[in-house]
Amino acid sequence: MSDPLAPQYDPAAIEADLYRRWLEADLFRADARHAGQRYVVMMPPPNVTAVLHVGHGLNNTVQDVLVRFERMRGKNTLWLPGTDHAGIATQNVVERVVAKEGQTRFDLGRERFEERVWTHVRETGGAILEQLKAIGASCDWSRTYFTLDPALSTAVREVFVRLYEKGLVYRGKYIINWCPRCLTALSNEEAEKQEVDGKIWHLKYPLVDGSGYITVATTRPETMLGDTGVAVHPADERYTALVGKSLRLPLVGREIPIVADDAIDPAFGTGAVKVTPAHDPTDFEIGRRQHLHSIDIMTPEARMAETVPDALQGLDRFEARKRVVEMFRELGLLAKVEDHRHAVGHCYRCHTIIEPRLSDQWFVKMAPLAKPALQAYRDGRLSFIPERRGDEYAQWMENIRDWCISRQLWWGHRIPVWYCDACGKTIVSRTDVTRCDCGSAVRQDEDVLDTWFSSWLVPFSSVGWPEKTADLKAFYPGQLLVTAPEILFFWVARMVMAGCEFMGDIPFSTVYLHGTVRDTQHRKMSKSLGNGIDPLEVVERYGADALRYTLVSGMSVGTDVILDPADLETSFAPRRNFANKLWNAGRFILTNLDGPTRPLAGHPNALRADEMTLADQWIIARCDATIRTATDAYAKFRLNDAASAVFHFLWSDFADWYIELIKPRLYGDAPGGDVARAIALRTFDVALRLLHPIMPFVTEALWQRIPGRREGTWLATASWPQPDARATTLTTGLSTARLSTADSAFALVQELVSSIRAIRAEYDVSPGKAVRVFVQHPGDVANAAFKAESGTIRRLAKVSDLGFGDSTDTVGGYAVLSDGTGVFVPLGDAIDVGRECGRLATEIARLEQLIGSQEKKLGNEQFVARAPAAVVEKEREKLVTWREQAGALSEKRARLGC
RNA sequence: GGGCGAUUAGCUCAGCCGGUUCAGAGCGCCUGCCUUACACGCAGGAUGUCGGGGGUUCGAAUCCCUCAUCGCCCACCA
Repeated sequence: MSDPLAPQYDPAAIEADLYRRWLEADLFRADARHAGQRYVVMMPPPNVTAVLHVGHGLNNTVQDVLVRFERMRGKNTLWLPGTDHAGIATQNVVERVVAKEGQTRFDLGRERFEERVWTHVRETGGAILEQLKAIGASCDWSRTYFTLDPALSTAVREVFVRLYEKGLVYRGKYIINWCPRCLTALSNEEAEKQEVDGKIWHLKYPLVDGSGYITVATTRPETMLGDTGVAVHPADERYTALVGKSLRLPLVGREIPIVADDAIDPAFGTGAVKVTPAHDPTDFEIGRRQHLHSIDIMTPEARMAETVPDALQGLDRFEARKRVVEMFRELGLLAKVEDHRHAVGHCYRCHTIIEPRLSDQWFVKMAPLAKPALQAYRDGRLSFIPERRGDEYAQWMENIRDWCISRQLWWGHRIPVWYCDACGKTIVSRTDVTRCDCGSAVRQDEDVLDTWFSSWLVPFSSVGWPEKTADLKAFYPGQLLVTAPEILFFWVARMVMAGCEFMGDIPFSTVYLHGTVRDTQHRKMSKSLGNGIDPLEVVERYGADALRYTLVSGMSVGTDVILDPADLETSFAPRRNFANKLWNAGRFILTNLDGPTRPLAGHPNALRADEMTLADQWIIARCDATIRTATDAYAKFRLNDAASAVFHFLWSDFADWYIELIKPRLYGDAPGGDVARAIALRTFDVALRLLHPIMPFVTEALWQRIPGRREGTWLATASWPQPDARATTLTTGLSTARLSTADSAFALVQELVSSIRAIRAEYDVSPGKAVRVFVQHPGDVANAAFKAESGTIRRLAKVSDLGFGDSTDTVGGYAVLSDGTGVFVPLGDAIDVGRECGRLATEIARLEQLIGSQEKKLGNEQFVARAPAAVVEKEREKLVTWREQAGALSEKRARLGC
């Protein structure tokens, strides 16, 4: 605590310093020799050039909460951080920097450009990891990795070579997804499908023999320049006579055949399809089967190549589209144009429309790898939260397609393949190759590997594989992966496959997929929309604890978190206030420990159950219940439930009630002060522990001031409170039954105090004025509780006399507690009799309505016969209580003379 | 085109293996309080035909069907 008396918690003054002290104490470093149960979490490595945004904030908060929870539970915990070299993303960033200098990467050349990227990464990279410290991330920074580290490069090559030797990596000419802006191939997963409003054009191709036309339908008319055939379904009677004939391709003049192929759906469009093998995956397959040749009509930038008529050469693909349509119209060959909504692939990095392109690329054969990864899920060894995500995973695995892993970039792991132009040999090697067996110089493949080709290995490559290191042995496999659903296929599924293939075991057993942070219009937060929330700004203004609590409480399992970027105050102030509340509760407790206190169990002078007040027993019962609820919630990933359980316990039970209850005992030498101090301190200690995973800073700051704590101990590594009452040091002698009785008995005291306060408020009794109260017809439990806590009741409700039985007064406020006990507050002149009559009448009417429906329910033979006996009995009791209450209220009305 | 979620107070959300801890929390709103931990607070209060319709059941926010709106995932129908 910077200033123990500061009435306002100042996170900025505490957090950074506290984090530094955690690091100095080396609390987050995992020990490979630790014998205990391990808990390993792989952080999804952020892009090395990334800046922390609220999505990272959410993801890492969830991980940190769970890691801190398990660390306190005594597990050998490793949260492993790292950064991803992020091929396309990083290259794009640096290209933009270079562009400001008026240059392109081609101007610089491969080597110099690569050096520029390295410089950029060295200078600005990894900043995000520093930013994670601001939100309290308890990673083992000593093991931080980068996906281009030499050790990880070794793993990448090892994997590439092994897969190649197994025949699972191959090179081939296929249609791939090409981004004309990034100038590289993309995997299927990197081509994001988006619905687009487009058109479908019907084009007429004349038969060579002049006997008519065939009309084809297309969404990309410009590709007709590369057509080498037209296909129809073999059973389509409209066209059977034409199969084998030839067409004259308009604009181009090329003669192309009409072929029959099963892939054609006769019901769609005109039933005749133009075939462009070089620019469409389906057409590529048809072309192969029908022996049609391929004509590449576009440059890598998606401009019309030299293979098209002069008039169109050099045009951008969309310009060419317009021109082609115009030309068809002019020739009278445009049959019709229809609106057509369809899914089009976009580059996941720059959102440019993908162009399917025929090229030589490297692929991984996925089906054999998917098999064991799918089996792990089917066996229940791998589970997903929320569960339904597992079905998506299985579906993807079942329909998995080969993975295009080569990228035409300069930033990344260079493909470890060398070609000998002299003898034509291809050499795949773990180490660099300069010379072929034949003696000639070799050249390395120009391409680099997909970023995810290094990411999918990190669960083992980051801990030393392929070396047999102590870390690898100690920390593989891990337990948990926490990530956003977007990268389920990019990364999560592939890690499982890699784990099965190279380690013989899945890399984690649980995958927790959390939601996305969105604005109030449910749009994803993004830089381009300007609707983002800067987590660091939130940390600065409200504290990391407030940020973390808000993110955690706004999120139930698998759902999105909605926050308003335009109103940080509404989103974050409430939790900042909670931290402050906690701070002040701590201030109060810690500054009132001066008097005598009592040792806990295990000491001759230990606290005994018979010394505790009803209130003491009640807070112990509440504390115990909160330990159970919170522990269960954390363990089941219901972090919002854990948060609200501790929130309610601390604010309502502990601060609003218990602290108020014990004040008289704390001040001066009032009897029982030693008991109250011991229980208050213990309860507060437990609450700090329960809250620490979510609000690590304020809880640690307070915990460090708790007296009697061993020097050099930290809440971050303190033990988790035990949920079993008998196991706690304090409650020895208090049976669960007794705690449970105390809980419900004290609840009646609370009810009584609240009802008196409500009557006072209703009749504007001034806060300073004491009132008399009569408790009427209390049940046994209430009677004992009210007598035991009469001092409390008098003080908290400002009561001068607490009487039991009837009052001679007739005029006053009246209430009935849930157990049927009546409460009468004589108010004499202060009361408006008409108002009280009305209030009672309303209350009676409400009760009578309940009684009516209850009588009907119990009068229903079906209900009495079919519902469980216990339920019926419970309903009968309710009816009795309501009738008593209604009777008491009516009597009251009579006495008031209503 | 297939599959899956969501729809509860003005806002953001709990509750959903059926029965008063079933209509809740925080914020906002109204009233009264600067009560010696906290005005980033305390006490009291108002607010909902639980998206529409139908069904199952003695009983439905909770289970089934259907419609509407929003969202997500998958898909080579040119």
